Amino acid sequence: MLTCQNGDMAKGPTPREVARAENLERIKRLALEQLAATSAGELSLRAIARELNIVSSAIYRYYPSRDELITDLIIDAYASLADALEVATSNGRRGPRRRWLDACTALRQWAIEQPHRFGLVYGSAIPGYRAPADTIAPAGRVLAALCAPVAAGQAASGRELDHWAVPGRPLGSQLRDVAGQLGLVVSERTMLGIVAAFSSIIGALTLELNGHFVGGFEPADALFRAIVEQEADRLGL
Amino acid sequence: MLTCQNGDMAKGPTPREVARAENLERIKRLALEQLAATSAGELSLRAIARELNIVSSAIYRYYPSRDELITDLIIDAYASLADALEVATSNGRRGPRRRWLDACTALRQWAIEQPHRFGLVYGSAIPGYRAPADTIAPAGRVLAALCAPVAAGQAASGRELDHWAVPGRPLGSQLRDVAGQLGLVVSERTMLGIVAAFSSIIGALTLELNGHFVGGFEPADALFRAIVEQEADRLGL
DNA sequence: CTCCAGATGTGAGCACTGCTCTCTTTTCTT
DNA sequence: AAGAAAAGAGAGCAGTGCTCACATCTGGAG
Repeated sequence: MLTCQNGDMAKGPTPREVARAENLERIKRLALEQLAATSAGELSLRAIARELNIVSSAIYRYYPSRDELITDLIIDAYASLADALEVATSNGRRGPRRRWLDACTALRQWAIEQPHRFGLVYGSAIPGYRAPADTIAPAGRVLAALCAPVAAGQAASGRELDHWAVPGRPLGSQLRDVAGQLGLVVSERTMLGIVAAFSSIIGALTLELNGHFVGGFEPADALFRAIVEQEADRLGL
Repeated sequence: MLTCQNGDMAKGPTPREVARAENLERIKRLALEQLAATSAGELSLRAIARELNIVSSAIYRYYPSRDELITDLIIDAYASLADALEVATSNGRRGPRRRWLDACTALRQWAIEQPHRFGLVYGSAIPGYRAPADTIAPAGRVLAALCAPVAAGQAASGRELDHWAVPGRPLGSQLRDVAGQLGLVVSERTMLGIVAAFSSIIGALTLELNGHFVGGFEPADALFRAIVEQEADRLGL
């Protein structure tokens, strides 16, 4: 009857558990380094095992398949991004518009610093891989963090986004659902504005990081800034 | 001194040249089928050779490497998309706004019908692959096709997009350069609006096709429509 | 027509991958 | 101390991209 699954008298993790956790962390770190180095989805479990001075088959004691590793990396990436955004928007002394700009800037900075992670999350970077359900919760945190300044701005001003048409039949309830899932109290029109702004920013970063701006924009700082400012206007910030 | 490289008295392509062209086409077709089937970048030259009843090494007579094949697929995809957009916007009897909506609808339809191709072009879909310079010309055709209705609308109304700030130092010249490369005569502010709208749409499709809308939006028809309408407004159409 | 160069196809092989076995060693619990 | 569970070792399977030496076919020059 499994006495000590950390049940009674919590005696802390055993050395073995510690070692395992450390190895899991090490594996993920090496995997990220590998993705960053090859700048693409050439993730080799055997190479990780090699760097870990471990025989190749031993890595399957930690991850049953390559996809499981990738899933973990994706979840971590969402969390990392959400953290960055929450930090960026946490400065309560700044106004909603400024916090929105801060959030967008932080998002771009995060993406530029680790494009492989951005690709992991917002690109179809990995062959044959389809994100499982475990990733939708952390994905929500990102959107929620981005919403915070907008919701605050809305609550403060009380104005409505009158240039957005009020959403019709299917869209309205979808927007209400999503807002509900994220725990936000905003109007459907505001929610629509947020999703549109998010799409716009993800699109701009996608194009920039995948090299669609080379030869034209690039550096795309000014372009991104202009887009973000425009989105702020459109969100009534 | 190479008499007949189709120089004088054009005797048409030799049977061998015809066979080669057919094989190239066959290879690309099989490659696309494979990408569509696996829904990801698991493109195997050996598998293609197998389906072609050809020994695996023989495929290197046609493409020196996997990346070369992918590059060809990307170029074809750009061309296919540009064709679709040009057809969609070619109805001169329709007004600029309607043509813009048509173009966006066509873009989404193209992307949904062949998500692997969209991923090829606007995602970082292939491990270790970086698009070479050969792809930037066909990429321009896509943007140009999307621009056409906007430029027409601008020319017709003569109004300026006064809600866009006039672009500053680096951005202004970048915008002018890009407009020049695409052969468009539009103001910097209009060009900025077009690029922003393009980003927005690519972002929305990226999110939709990569499954970021599942559980919330989806079907995303209404959401996409709302975004596109809003972009039309913002473009003064 | 013959003949020969160049294009095309063959088959073996290298180094790599993800993943599955069986077996041994280590570690923790009882 | 003993037994169970976890972790590692090592061989192996089927697959990959790609190279090379060799054989075959084809088209145009003489």
